[in-house]
Amino acid sequence: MTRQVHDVTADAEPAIVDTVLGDLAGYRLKRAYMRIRPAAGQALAQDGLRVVGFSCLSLIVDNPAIVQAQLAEALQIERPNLVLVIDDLEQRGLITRRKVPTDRRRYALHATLQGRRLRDRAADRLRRAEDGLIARLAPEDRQALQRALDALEALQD
Amino acid sequence: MTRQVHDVTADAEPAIVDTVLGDLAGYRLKRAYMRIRPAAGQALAQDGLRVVGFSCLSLIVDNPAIVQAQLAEALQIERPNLVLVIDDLEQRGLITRRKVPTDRRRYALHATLQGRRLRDRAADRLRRAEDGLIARLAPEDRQALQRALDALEALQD
DNA sequence: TATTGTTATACTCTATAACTATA
DNA sequence: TATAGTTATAGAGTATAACAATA
Repeated sequence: MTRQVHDVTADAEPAIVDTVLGDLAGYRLKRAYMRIRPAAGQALAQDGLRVVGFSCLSLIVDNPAIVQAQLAEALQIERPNLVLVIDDLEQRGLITRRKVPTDRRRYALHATLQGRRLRDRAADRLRRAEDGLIARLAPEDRQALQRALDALEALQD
Repeated sequence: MTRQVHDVTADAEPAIVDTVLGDLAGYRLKRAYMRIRPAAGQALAQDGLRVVGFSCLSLIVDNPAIVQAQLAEALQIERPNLVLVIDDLEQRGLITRRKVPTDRRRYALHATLQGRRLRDRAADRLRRAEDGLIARLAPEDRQALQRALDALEALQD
């Protein structure tokens, strides 16, 4: 009566039952992000960047004279946690800090030519790394992903 | 000629320009997850649980006699990092550890009645917390989200 | 020899209080 | 009195090496 011996799944890992987690959007979003994140990290590591450093550099390139408080708010990073990241970018000659004459508490951040070039190169690598995953989705699924992300971004608060 | 004085946006925060990050699926997925995660954490904290503890408890309820190595693999947590989580659940009377007679290296994990009840209560709270955000999406956007998450999950490797 | 659970440890990420210099 | 950048620090979260017990 038992199928144990002849069951082809006898040696396979027993499938895990999940009646709750798989229905939670938060859990599923985290899993999806965790699948993409390592590829992004590896791509950026080739240029000696981590995700947070690249994000800062990219916004500094796009917003000359941005100050750290604005950067922190845009990236949802606490100001103290930004300091070492900015220090590193500056020491590597990718950005400069210039005291703002009209408010000497602030430093205007500017990307150097080298910083702009590195941003572009790293962004290309990132897009290629993502495409390695996203391009494997069916076109309708890619559309659905873009639509869902747009909608989540548009939520107030 | 300048519009500075009469410009209604003169005092508003200058909009941040972003030519790169907003087009990266990884960055957008992270932002979406970071928007949901605090609500989930708050919901679970009402029952004295953190996300990882709830995830473990939920899979133990769904898979009686699961062992820690299986749990770690299912949740993509390193085994050492599971130990204190399991200790806590056991000390609170939510699960029990029973030595497996046929392989005494392993402990079979079982949820207690109290553990099953807490899982159900916490799962309800989590769903309500998520609905506070997800329900604000248009039905088509919710569908797109489910479709995108399904597709990302189905990707091999 | 390999695996399970465990210990110890380290490294990253994130969060908060408090200082300084400026406003 | 308030704000920008900074310092110090603490807490999560995550990762690896190595051990004892068992297979």
